[in-house]
Amino acid sequence: MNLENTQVQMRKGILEYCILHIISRGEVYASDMLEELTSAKIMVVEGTLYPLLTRLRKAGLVEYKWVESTSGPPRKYYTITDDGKAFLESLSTTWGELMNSTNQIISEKQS
Amino acid sequence: MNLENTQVQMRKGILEYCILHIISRGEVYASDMLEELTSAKIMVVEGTLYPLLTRLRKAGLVEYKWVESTSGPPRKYYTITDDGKAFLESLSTTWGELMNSTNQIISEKQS
DNA sequence: CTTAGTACTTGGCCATACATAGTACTTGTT
DNA sequence: AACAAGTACTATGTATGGCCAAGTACTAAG
Repeated sequence: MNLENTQVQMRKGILEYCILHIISRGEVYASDMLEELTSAKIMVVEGTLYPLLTRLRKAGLVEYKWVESTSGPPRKYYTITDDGKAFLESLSTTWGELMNSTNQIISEKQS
Repeated sequence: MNLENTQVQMRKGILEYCILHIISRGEVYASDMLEELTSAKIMVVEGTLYPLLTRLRKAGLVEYKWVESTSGPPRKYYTITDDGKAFLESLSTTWGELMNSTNQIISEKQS
């Protein structure tokens, strides 16, 4: 029951929402996403991101195409699908409700 | 990859935060908590709440005392400990940061 | 005594984040 | 050509927490 562990738990599911949102804004590959997440202070490692992307693809929420790179191996550039857009909408609602509910609880004064 | 599942994942850790916060406001027992969570639209079942309370107790973040009831079996009334208060402070920070980070991501426009 | 309601307990399941190690391709240096 | 370094992606195993479902124990009402 240490803090670090709870922090990990707290962002479960939210990562999926963030990634899907980033992809919805245009073609990106994994390192782009890592950069954006890091700049938003959401620390993520490769071992977390890649399996997540695989899950999203298997679920038909995103697609990718190989694009050759001038500095290294080819990259998978991801785009969101129509199903992905619909799912993202639902996630937005879910996240909004969760924020509302939580903030309602924690803003309650001593009874 | 259905919505329900993601909703479950999204609230991991957050429930712990909410419960601890509710207990910090004064003596309560499980049904009080369930009622408050439900009124905030956070649906929780017994099988989730009781193990969570046990974890919090084992971690020394909350204590309880038995109080007899006039309408049924005795109840465990929970109170927060000093350690619990400190932990709650940290969770507040964590939750605030998570909200900021997520909202930063999802408010980003198309690039 | 039986039934219903309340309060709490327990065991097993599942999905996700993570650590870690490994594969494959390209570029630059010797 | 051989090697090291950097980049991009893959695979395996672990731990945690929320949840379902079944079960125990106590009280009050019929």
